[in-house]
Amino acid sequence: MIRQGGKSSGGSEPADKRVVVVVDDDAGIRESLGSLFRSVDLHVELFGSPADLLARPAPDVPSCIVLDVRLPGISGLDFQQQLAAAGVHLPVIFMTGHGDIPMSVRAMKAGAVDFLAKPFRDQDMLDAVMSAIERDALRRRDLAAETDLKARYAALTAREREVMGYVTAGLMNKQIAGEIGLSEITVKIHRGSAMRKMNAKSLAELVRMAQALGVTDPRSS
Amino acid sequence: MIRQGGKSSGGSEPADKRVVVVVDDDAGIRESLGSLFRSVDLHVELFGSPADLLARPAPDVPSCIVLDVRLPGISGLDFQQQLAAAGVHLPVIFMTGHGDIPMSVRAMKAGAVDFLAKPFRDQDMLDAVMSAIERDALRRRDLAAETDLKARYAALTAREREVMGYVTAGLMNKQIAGEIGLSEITVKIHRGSAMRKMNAKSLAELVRMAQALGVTDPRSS
DNA sequence: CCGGCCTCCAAATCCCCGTATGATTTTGCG
DNA sequence: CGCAAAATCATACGGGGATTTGGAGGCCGG
Repeated sequence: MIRQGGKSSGGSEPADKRVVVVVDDDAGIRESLGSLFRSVDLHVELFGSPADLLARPAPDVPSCIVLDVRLPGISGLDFQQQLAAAGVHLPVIFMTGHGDIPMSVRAMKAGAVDFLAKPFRDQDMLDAVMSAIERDALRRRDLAAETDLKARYAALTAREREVMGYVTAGLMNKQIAGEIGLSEITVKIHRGSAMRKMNAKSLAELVRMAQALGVTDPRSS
Repeated sequence: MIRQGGKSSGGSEPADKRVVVVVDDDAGIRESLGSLFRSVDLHVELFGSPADLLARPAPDVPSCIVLDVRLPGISGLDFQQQLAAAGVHLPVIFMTGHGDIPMSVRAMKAGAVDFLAKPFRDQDMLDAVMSAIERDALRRRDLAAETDLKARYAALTAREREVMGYVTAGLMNKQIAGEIGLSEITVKIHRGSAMRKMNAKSLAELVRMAQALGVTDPRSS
């Protein structure tokens, strides 16, 4: 199965490396797309079939996938869904020689960045790729922050998570104590631990973390 | 210009009224779509041209627009952008008899709910319309809440907004006083006023309001 | 010009928050 | 079984937050 990450590959990669993954069964098209992307300082990975792509780990830098709709063994649209189901959320750009409108609409609904009918202009492809990579870079930034946050939240004990829920819902320590059936001082301790472990320097920060984590008022669930 | 709202039209509308706005220059198509939508309890407004639509206020209930791409005097895609620019954010469904892929992609990128090539199945149109109306209902709920919030925020004095920014950034009253060059007690007063005017029952609530409003730490701007 | 609003500040009071110290019980795991 | 982590609670102290009462100056529109 394809993997996201795999950071320790030993090589020191430039921080601004950007990758375009091309999947097309026509070797000529693969190569000409490869040349096109390399000409604007993009790294390229070429695949002849979806299976080849799945056999390699997904790149760990801002990247996107350029996909022919007609692929060996599977529709590009179905493959798009498989990728999403497998947790690979790289932006997808479709190209097709025999596409129709319903096909393009389905792809766009599924979140494709663009859907180019062959023949397309090189510039259109480049615009789409640049836009897709920009989108992926954004997503990566958000994802990194959220992963950090989730790790810290997971390190909380059950009680601390519970108390954090009440705290960020706006209840006072005394009220929380009443809700859970604890003494106020115990609530204070859990609250303090949660703040420390979450690395929150203020209640405001903790509330924003709870927001990002989707932590809700325990009374409503 | 088209208007959103216009609530006091005198008529008592059922709370679950849903409207489909149809714009097509072919009267036959207009009518058959009208019948289709009415058969599933949707209200319908039929227009032969974009100008006719702009001359009437936008409906104040969950609704969507069904647009032919080829319209008298203007492209449906351009009209879609005009509507957005004019602040009308109703979901749009396109239909076309002579469309191509770039056209459909452009429409979807611009946020269209669907893009149906004629002839389409009635069920496909109904599915698209139902989905669009659902989306609009959601948007209306969010919009109503945010409008409320913005109104309260606008009712704050400049000082209160400033203090609210610092407070929700996590600073203590004493620090805020230092930043602005005020005494701590004055900061407390503005803080209290802000809480009251924003109708926040806790700091946590105020932080979430600031989040929703896009209020940022005054030190970073 | 005056009333209303905004702004600013002080003193005092009450409540809440954070944390340290010290201790006991429960619980999960090796 | 025994240790470590978690959970519980009490007391005490220092400091922050909310609010009231009372007062003073500035600005703007009727």
